Amino acid sequence: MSAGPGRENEKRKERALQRRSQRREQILLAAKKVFSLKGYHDCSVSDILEEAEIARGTFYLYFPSKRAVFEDLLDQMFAQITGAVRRIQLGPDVPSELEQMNGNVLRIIDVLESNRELTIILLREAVGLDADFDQKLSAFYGRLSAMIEGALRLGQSMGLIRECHLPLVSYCVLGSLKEVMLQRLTGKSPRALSREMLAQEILRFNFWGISSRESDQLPGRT
Amino acid sequence: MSAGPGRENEKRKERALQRRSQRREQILLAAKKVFSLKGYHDCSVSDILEEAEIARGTFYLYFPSKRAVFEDLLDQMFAQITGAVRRIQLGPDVPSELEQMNGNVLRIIDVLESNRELTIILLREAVGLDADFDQKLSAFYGRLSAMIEGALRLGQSMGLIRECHLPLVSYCVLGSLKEVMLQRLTGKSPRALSREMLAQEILRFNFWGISSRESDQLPGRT
Amino acid sequence: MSAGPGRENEKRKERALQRRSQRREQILLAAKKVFSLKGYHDCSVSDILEEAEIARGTFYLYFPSKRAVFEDLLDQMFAQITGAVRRIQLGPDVPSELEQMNGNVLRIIDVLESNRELTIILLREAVGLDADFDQKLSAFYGRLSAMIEGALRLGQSMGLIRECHLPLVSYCVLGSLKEVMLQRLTGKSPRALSREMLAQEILRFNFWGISSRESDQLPGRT
Amino acid sequence: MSAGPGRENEKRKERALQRRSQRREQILLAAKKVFSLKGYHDCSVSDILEEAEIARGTFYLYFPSKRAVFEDLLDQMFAQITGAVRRIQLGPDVPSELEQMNGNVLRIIDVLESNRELTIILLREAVGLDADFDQKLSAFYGRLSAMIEGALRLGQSMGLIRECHLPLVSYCVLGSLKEVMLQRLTGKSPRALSREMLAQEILRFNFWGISSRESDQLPGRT
DNA sequence: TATGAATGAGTCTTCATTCAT
DNA sequence: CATGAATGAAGACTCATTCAT
Repeated sequence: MSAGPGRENEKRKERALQRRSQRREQILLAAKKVFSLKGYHDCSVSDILEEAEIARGTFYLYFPSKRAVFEDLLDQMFAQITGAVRRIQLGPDVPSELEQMNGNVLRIIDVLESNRELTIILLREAVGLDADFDQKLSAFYGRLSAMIEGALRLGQSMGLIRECHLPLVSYCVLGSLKEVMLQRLTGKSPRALSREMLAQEILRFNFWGISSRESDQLPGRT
Repeated sequence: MSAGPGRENEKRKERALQRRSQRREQILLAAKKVFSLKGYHDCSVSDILEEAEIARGTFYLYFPSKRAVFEDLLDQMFAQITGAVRRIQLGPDVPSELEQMNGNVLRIIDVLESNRELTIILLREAVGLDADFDQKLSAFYGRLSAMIEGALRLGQSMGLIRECHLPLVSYCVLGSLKEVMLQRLTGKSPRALSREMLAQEILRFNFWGISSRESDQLPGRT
Repeated sequence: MSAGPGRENEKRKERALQRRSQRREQILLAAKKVFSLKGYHDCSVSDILEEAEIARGTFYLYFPSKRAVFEDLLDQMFAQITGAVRRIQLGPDVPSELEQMNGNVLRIIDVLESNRELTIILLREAVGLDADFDQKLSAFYGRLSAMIEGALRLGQSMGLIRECHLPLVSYCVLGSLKEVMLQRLTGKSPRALSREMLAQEILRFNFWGISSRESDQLPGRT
Repeated sequence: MSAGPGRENEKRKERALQRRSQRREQILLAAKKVFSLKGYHDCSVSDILEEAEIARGTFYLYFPSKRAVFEDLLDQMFAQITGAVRRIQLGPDVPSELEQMNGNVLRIIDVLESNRELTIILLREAVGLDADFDQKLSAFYGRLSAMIEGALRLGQSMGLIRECHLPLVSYCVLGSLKEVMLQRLTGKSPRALSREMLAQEILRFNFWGISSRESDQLPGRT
């Protein structure tokens, strides 16, 4: 009547889209909960429906399959973690490289801890589900490890990082982080350490390892 | 006279037992293959039957369930890995601690590499299957990490290992090893590094980290 | 205004419930038929599906198991039979005890005959299925026999029923009724006798036995 | 050597047959036990093997199927019961008809009680197993009822038995006996009554019913 | 858009029977 | 005769997905 039907239509559409997105979120939330509780395989679509308090058909209105929901959750996690990692900046007006790394680790810890359920899903459930998921996971970890590798290479060029097999060491770094966080999130005493201490310990381990001396010699080395 | 048929009977029994054990092995082998290919959940008993070329009933003659086969395979792996780790010996007539650790790492690598399929199962499939499996796995990794922790504590008492949060660092060590091995066994170029080089890189990483300098200071440290 | 959609909703719900109950009935009907034809054990869920012309999943939407259907049918029968039996009334304005008993027998016959299939199931299939069913059956027959016993005791107190071992005689009464009805319902000439004649013959047998004389003496009696 | 090979052969054959028959008996015994414990359907061939302590193949050397064993047991029971029933003798030098009937009932009770397991099988398990069994059972009970009917007819001709619908009443008699014996053999207090008292009560019931008076009139009778 | 009844392919498991030794 | 390993048909039940309302 007033501003024309076009406007009305647009508004309606927008509101519809918003509602749609809310519903999606509601389902994702429910799925996240039940997946992290009982695992992907041990949880049926019915479990999600019950948790989300929606009907069977509604679910398939928003997701093409149970798998798709899981994939979506995984992608959320990928995005958040990727977002937590910042490239190391060089220059006079930025914090030291170590401090920047510390920031990265802290942010990752924050993301993982504030998404405990999703993290557990990522670290436990998502592994070995099927070939497709595995590939997706591999790709993600591959990207992460590539980022680490890039940082290490940069560090090497600056003389901060020692000579080493970068791809391998990248995965060492990645692995130590994953395992520690999994233990922290699933273990009985999840907050024995503050996140700052945790970050520090992780960084220490990755930078200086466990040795108390630098002069140790590996056996069989010329 | 009387020893005749008794002997025969014994022999027959022995041969029967052997055949039984062979069949078991055959089934385990087939299961190992299909599990590592398609994952525990995506592989049905039928897949195992097909691979093993046996009838349905035969399978259940040797294993009470699909689960039991998987459990068996897992236990095999547990045993082999546990067997590969030797306690660090102290004394005048033994190799240096580092060399002993190197031996441990080498042996673990050997076990994992000579059981590629099982290892993949252990590192990928076994996670998040169900509560029971998860507990078993946790227990196993818990044992491993406890062994590492013990070694670290010994090292500390000898002044070889620096002060650190032992439980956390143990999981760092464990995690770096797991991740590297998973990548090596599932990656495209599985043998880019010799096992000796691999062991050396892993040890280096765990002992001295990535840093080129010992004097680095972590930020926020007093 | 507000009562509009609420009413609609209610109506829809009601219709849904009705449909649900119809489906249930459809399945029960089919099961009743196949059970009475081939027996519980020789009839698979597939048989029921075929008879009911529904899909496998639909069946399990209405019943948790094949057993449950059977149990339901049994309970139906229990209820109907129990409902057919009326306590004997005493007083000036009620029919004679014999007429009341006659009424009971007639009603039981009616129930059994109008549920031929269920009766056959009750009298033939339900026995020896498994411990649980057996217990249920025993309990039911126990209740029936207790009712008979009560009636007999009442009769005794009124001088109508002779001295006898009540529990035993109750089972005699029950047994004669069961056997006769089973024969009538499964035999070749099922309606040789009218239900009234049948009831009369049964009552006669139970009241006066087969003897033509009252003075007969049992041997070995003092 | 001495009496010729023919004799030896015969002897050997005979002994073989005897051994064969012993084996059969052993299996039947075991089957009887497990059948009466867990019921026909809930007991597998393996159960019989275990109880009989024979191998799988051996079983099929003596019986073509699990069913056949059951059938055999049933036939045993048929034979024993049939054997317990004697035709009523008329004449000056025989006990009274009642005493003869009493003898029959006593012998039947004896047979049933000394074959408790088989009896339970006959009365509970054998019903509703499958069409074939049912037919066999029906035939058996039909024979029994025919025998009863014959006796009743004889009694009628002698003026001892009242006018009644003989086929129906025969099944009444049969049913009361079956039910009472089933209760006695499966109930908690199996020997509350001596066999003599039991026989007497059964006979009393069948001969004179429950009524204390002969003058009772059935309702609706002209 | 939301619903939930209906579907049926697929899963694990059992067990009576056969047969090579 | 005796054995027991091997068989495979058949069973009950699950659950992701579809579709008429």
